[in-house]
Amino acid sequence: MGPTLSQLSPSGVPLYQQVKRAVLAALSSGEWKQGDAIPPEKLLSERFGVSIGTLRKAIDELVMENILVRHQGRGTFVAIHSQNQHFFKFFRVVRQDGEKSYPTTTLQRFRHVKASAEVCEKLQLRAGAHVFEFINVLTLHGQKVIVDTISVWDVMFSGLTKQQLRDRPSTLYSFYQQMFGINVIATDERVRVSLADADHADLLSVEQGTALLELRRVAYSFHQTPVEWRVSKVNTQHYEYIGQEHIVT
Amino acid sequence: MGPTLSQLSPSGVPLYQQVKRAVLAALSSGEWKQGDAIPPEKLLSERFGVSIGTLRKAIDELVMENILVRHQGRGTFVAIHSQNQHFFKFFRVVRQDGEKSYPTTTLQRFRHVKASAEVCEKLQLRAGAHVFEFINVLTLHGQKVIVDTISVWDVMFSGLTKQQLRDRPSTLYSFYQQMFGINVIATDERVRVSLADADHADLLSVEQGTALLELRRVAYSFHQTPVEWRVSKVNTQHYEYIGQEHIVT
DNA sequence: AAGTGGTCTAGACCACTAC
DNA sequence: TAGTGGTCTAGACCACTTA
Repeated sequence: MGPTLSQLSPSGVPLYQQVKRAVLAALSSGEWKQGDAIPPEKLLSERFGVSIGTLRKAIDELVMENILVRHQGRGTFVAIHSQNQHFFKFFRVVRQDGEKSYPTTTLQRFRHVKASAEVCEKLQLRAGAHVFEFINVLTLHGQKVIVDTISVWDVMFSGLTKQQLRDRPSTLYSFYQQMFGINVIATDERVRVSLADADHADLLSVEQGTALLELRRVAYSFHQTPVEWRVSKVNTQHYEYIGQEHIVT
Repeated sequence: MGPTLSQLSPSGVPLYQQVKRAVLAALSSGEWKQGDAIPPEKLLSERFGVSIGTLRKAIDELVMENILVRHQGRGTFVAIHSQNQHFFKFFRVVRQDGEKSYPTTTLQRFRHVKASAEVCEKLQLRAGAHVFEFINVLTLHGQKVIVDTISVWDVMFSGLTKQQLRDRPSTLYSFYQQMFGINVIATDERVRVSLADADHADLLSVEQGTALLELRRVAYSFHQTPVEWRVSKVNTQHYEYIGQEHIVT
C-alpha cells in the first residue's frame, strides 16, 4: 500500500475525485474483479487516508455509473453485466406492448479482417489495424428481430475464436469481462433509418428494401477507451427502441 | 411554516427523501418559480429541521434530475428549459456529423378535438376527454427534418390558442412553464420506423412511402403526471437520433 | 453477534460571487 | 466583506445479512 492520497496531491482536485480515480485504477489493474466484493468502506477510508464520508462520495459516483453495486449488509461489489437491470441498460429493444425479454443469439459469421476507415475512426485505431468482425442474429419471442455487426480490435481481443463466441454462457459484455478483462461501462448510440439489403433481408426474413431501424454504437471501457463498434439493424414491426426512459421522482 | 419533517414522520422513510418531497411540493405549488433562487441551504435546513448534510442530499438528487441547478457562490435555482444543455436533454436529433443546432418551428395546424383512445391512454384521460392537437414542422440548418404531432389535455392547458403557440418566444417546454406553470421534468420515448403518408411526405418534401424515424413520447411533470403526448416523424437522411450518450468517467 | 452499508449530525474550512 | 454552495471530517445510530 502506498502513501495516502491527501498527502500526494494538494493539486486542487477534490479528494473524493482522487479516491474515485484510485478505485478505478484498482479495478482496471485487476485487483478487484467482476463479481468480487471490494473491501469494506471503513478499510478503504483508512487505505486512502480520507474520512468515511469522503470515501462514500467517491463510491456513490461509481455506483451511479453502474461500475459498482452496493448491497446493504453484504458489501460493495464490482458490477456484472449479465445482471438483469444492468443488461437492459445496454439492450434497449422491447416489444411494442412494453414486454422485455432476453434475446437468444445465433452467430452468423466470424472474420478477421483489415478495419475499414469508419471502424478505425470509431475504435480510434491507426489505419491498417485489424479487427475481428462477427455477425449475430438476435431472436426475441421466437422471432428474428435484430442483426448485429460487431467489430473489435484484434490486439485487445487477442485469441478470440468463433467457437468461444458460440459457446459463451452469458451476455456478450459479460463474456468480454470474463475472457478479456474488458469492462463495458458506457455507450454512445445513434439511431437512423435504413433499408434492408439482400443479406439483412435474408437474415430477418423480410423483403429486401424493408425499412429497418439502424443503431450505431460505440462501447467504452474505463478512461473512455473505445472497445467495440456495433451496427444493429432492427425490424420494428412488432418491436421498438427505448430512447429515453422515465425518471421516477 | 409548519412543523418540521422529522417530528411529523417516524414512518421509516429516509429523512432526505421526505425533504425532497417537501421541496417538490413547494415547486409544484408555485412557491418557487422557474429561474428563481430557492432559499440558501442553511435556511432550508432550519425550515425542515434537518442537518445541512441531509438537506444537501435531498437537493443533490433534485439537481441530478435536472429540476434544480446549483451555482457556487450564487445560489440554487429552479431549472429553466430554454437553457442550452437542458434543452438538448429532450431534443435529441442532430446532424450525422454530430453538429447540434436549435430547430426553428412552424405551426402547421391547431385543433380542439376529442381525444382518441390512444391519446387517452398515454395522457391517462378518461374516455371522451378533449385535447388540443397541433402540428409543428421543425427546420434544422434550413431543411425541414421533423414533423411533431402534439396532444395536450384542454383542461390542463386551458385557454391555449393558435396565436400563443405561434408567438411563443422560447422553446415549447419553456412556454408550458411560463404560461401554464407546467414543468416537464422527464420523458418516456420509444422509437420505431414508419413510412411517410401523404401529409408527412408533403410537409417534409419527400416521396410518399419514404422510411422515417418515428418517436413516440410521453412527457411527465412532477408526481409522474403525463402532460404531453407527441409523435415525431424524422427524416434521417442527414440527421440521426441520440439514443444514449457517453457517460464520462 | 459481528460485520456490512444506509442515514444523519454538527460542525469546519474553502472557492466563488456579488456588492 | 458577506453570503453562497463545495468539500471534508469524525463520529453516531440504524437496517440488513451472514453465521
